Amino acid sequence: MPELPEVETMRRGLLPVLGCRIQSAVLPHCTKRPISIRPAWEEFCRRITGQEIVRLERVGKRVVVVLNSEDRLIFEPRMTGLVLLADPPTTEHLRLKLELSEPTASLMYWDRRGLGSVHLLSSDEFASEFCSTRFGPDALQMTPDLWPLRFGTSRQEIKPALLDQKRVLGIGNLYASEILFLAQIHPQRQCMELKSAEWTTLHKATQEVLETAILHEGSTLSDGTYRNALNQAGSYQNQHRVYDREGLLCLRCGKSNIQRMVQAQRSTFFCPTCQPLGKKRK
DNA sequence: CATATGTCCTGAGAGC
DNA sequence: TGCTCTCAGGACATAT
Repeated sequence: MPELPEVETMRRGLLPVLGCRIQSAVLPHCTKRPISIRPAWEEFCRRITGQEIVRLERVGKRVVVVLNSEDRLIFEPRMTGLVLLADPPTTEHLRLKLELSEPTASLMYWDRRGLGSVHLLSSDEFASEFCSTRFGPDALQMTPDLWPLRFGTSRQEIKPALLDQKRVLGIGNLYASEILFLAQIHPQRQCMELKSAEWTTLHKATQEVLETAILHEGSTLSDGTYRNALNQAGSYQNQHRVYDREGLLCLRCGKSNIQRMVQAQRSTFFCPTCQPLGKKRK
């Protein structure tokens, strides 16, 4: 579930390892199939050993560790991945451990479901893999005028469109519902029919929700999976207005109950009063 | 090109 | 109690 706020929280939590050198990489024996690590293990180790961590960046929902060779170590947590400096939630599902020059320090990748990956790319590979034709601008780098340009001609419904990383980077299923609620836009509204003022509202709601979520260090849902780099829970789940609140009274209008529906095989939560669909379509 | 669907994975929880 | 089934949703491959 890590989306932009959770991944940004991971990145900030890793800042203490700036300037550290990677002394060795360890592949803890995993009972199940190992996660995707690129390139092959021998080359991976050779290229990261002795390297200094010079920058910590984020591309959408990925953490990017920049080495002094300009190689990029990219952690993609997908559903249950964590990048940790503290001990992981369980010793099981620890997928990769990097011993650092700082005594007793290590940088770990833990992933219960194992859908995530760790990839080492040269700066050229990084530039072509994360070019602007494959990915949209980061959600926090969006400007009001970009919304109609990147979404405005699409026939898609707005909620699934928000999840499309080619349009904008970093928004996932949880924050899409929260953003649309704050903007008071129905998740099934077609992108094409949204008016200029609504794009402006959506832009502001996006910034507001993501920035506030970062301040609260992201959302740790009831399964408790998401943790920051020190294995601590976030607190934005206490600020959720619609996500996982099906049947509960809307906090804004106090009239309707929050509803859940499925769009593109994903749950969407919304308030039918605060987010009107307008004249019936379909 | 744009959009839709299927796939991977584990563990929690429901239902019998 | 213990089994089976469903579901959660990141990104990508494949289909239309």
